[in-house]
Amino acid sequence: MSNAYDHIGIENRWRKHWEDTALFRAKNPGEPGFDPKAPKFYVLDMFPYPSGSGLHVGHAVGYIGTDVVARKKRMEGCNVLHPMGWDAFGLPAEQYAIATGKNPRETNAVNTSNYRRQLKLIGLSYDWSREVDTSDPRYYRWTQWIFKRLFERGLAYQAEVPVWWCEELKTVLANEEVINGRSERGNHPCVRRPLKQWMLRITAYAERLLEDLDSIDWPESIKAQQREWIGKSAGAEVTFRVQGVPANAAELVVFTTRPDTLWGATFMVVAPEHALLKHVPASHRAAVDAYVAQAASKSELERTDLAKEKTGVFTGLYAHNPAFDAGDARGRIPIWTADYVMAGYGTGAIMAVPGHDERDFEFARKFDLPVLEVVRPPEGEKGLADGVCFAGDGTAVNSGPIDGLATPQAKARAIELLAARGVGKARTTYKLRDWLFSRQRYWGEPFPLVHLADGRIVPVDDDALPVELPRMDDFKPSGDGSAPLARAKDWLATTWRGEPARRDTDTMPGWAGSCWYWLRFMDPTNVREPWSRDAEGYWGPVDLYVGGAAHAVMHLLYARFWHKVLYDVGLVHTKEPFQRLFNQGMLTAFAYQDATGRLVPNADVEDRDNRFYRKGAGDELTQFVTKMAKSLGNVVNPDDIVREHGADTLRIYELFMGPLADSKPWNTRDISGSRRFVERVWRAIVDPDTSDPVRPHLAVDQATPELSGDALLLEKELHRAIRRVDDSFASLNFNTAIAALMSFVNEASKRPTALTRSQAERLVLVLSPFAPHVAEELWSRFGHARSLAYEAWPSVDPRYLEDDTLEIPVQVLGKLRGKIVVGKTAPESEIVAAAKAAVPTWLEGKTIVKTIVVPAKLVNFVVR
RNA sequence: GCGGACGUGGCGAAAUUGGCAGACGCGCGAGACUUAGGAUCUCGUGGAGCAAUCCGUGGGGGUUCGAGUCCCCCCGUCCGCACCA
Repeated sequence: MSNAYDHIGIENRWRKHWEDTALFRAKNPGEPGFDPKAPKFYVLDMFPYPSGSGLHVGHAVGYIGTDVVARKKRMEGCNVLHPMGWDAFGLPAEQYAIATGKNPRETNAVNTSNYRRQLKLIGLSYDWSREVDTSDPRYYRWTQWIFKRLFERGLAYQAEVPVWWCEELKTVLANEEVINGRSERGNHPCVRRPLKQWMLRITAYAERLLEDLDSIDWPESIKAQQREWIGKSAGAEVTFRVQGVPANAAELVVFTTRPDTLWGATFMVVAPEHALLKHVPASHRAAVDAYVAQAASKSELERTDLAKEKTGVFTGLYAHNPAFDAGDARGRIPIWTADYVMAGYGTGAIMAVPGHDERDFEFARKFDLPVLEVVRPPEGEKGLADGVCFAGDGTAVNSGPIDGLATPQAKARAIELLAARGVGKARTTYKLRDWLFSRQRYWGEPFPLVHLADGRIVPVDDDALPVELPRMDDFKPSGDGSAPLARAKDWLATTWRGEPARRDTDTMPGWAGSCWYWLRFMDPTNVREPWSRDAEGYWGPVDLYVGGAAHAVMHLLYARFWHKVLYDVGLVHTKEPFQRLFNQGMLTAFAYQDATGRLVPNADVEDRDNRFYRKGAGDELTQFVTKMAKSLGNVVNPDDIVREHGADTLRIYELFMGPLADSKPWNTRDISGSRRFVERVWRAIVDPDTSDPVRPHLAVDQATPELSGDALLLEKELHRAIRRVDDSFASLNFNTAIAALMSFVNEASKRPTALTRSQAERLVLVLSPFAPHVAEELWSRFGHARSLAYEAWPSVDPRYLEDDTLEIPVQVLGKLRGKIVVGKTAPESEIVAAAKAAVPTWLEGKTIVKTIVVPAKLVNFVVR
């Protein structure tokens, strides 16, 4: 037995052992050996899209964190579900395949096996028997099956909607995939186009998606983002009568959050897409048409960029403000159209109250429209009297029946008045829109629907699922917006219950597969149903879900939506899928640029005394911290780190850098400290100069009941360390756990023969979630035949956390002036006397006005 | 503009929740052992000062015997959202 710390040999051996023995395979209810009395713990990572470039060390941070949790939970006696799989469908996978000239099926297979290899390489204890791949027909059969449940409940529908079309990608994109008029992926320009699309009625769940946020343990920032995205706003709907148009178009309904300002509405604005514009009088037809055309041609980017300067035209139409009697001339107000009013929100039309809305105010000033004051600001705040718009709460004025009311009451009263006259009612709106769910792309789940000759669209029968994605050699987008699947002629023609039918040629978006994968992990090989009731009843919900904050809105909102639908269908027993969500911070890295601002790959940089120079040329470079990206030349590959330093060292380093939630920069230089720690543990137990499995004094249990001297000291240190390790799991700041273990090992190393076998074994157990390979190796060297993965987690005995004597700081006027050592049970008088004696020079010639004694903490003298 | 997170040594970071600021590690300095060391071990390392001591948690105020921690104002960084009526 070689006794040098050989990370490659050790890690290979244990990686193989775990795999050969399927050590981390979790048993389901009903399986032989399943222990129904053990508590369950479901710890889940956001599964990755397996990209062609493989994992970098930044991706691993979260996976290592969840692995530590999973390993500790097993040792605490939980049945742990800790699975991994692949989010393999979607645009990036398809684009990668196109770029490499291969079929996504093949590139996906290569990429996933590389990912799997890398994840195993860093010692992650996944139950690989539960691996799923969203692009596998055995998986997407059930994605389609769930879609059918949505379809049956009226939550999936087709609509001709203006959608984002990306010319470069030849596909439609959802609102949230378009940022400032450009595609989120690839940054290509996008335009709006009306197209017939599949939509999911997520808006029907808006209220519940909002409400149930209160019941889950998620970061406040993510909840805030979801609330913002759902965008609930309470107000009223008010009907204005439009004059001089056909009766069926004469009602112009607006949504407002400020019904109390109705008396101050001096004009109206409709979105350029609004149906009322069909009825513009001939005198204004040309101007309006020109404006509408101009607005349509603008990308969203231009529309927002030009936000500074409002545009719009008068339609020639007038409406009557229902605040005033029919004959009252004050009620006659002009209707404009302007692109600052959005077609998709509220009713696409507003009543403009320039006195109390910034946007209306700006518009009124530009086009010289009247501005009325109907809300008096509270004392001390600026309002129209000072030439500025006042949008806050105040007191109603110039508003007839609601004059004198404070804004909240004025709102309520205004709604009552409108309702009584049948021209308005309370209404709540949401910013959330229905989810655009179809893509004219190849690499996604086909819709489980067929089109019949008479135009009906019907779902295919459950037993005909999956509708398999046909193999196509040319699956590139067509360019005219039609889907690639339209070219799969043999596939397209089918039958439905004997009738000729044509398949739907759209595919689902990349998000579909990730909307329920945590459920499939519970029962991944079930061929009769997506998961069994027993499995879901036991494992659900996910106890801890870890991933990047980037998915704050889309994935997490969509997943919650599907889960709630499944709850309504009776297929899951919880309203929410993820009880606790945790966002790991991004791992950043240094990058370098030269004097001209050009990036220099890290491989070409030389560090001389913390200044940085280009290798060869020698010019000085500027270092900065940024995300890890291939384009920045600063990607660190875990394969290299594992080969050179070991997986255990990599894990320790990534955890030791800082709290899991924080962003922090990778610095290869710092790894050595983690490696030194692992080696120090090794040497504390193994003597590298001998061939003994462990040091002689650790070979047998001395079984000393009474510890004393250094052994007692180490026992106390060990309990303190374990306590700190335990504490670190609350907020996943494992950096403090590692620091505690380092301190203990430092103390133990100073007293090479004092460490007892029991202490050494407990050290190994506590270390094992963080550095599992070396821990297993040491455990087996102690002579244990079985893996430590299911050994009991060492407990903390409070007796060892306290000392008989305490060192207490002594302050004078709040400043540290001395220290005293007193017995744990010393009376206050004794402590004060000792404290006085400890700081004589600071008390000399002074009067002690007050003495503050915080038990076991400090003494503070206030002197004069 | 709105919402969220954050700001502590040369660097990554600690700090029982109001009680010894800088644990632990990197780097750096000195030394030991070595034919050698980019190995290992020991000691030192916030700043100023010969020292006693003083100053120090983005800046400025405040509460308190005592503030990194609580309150008010400001500055800066990062991440969302952004004409949502």
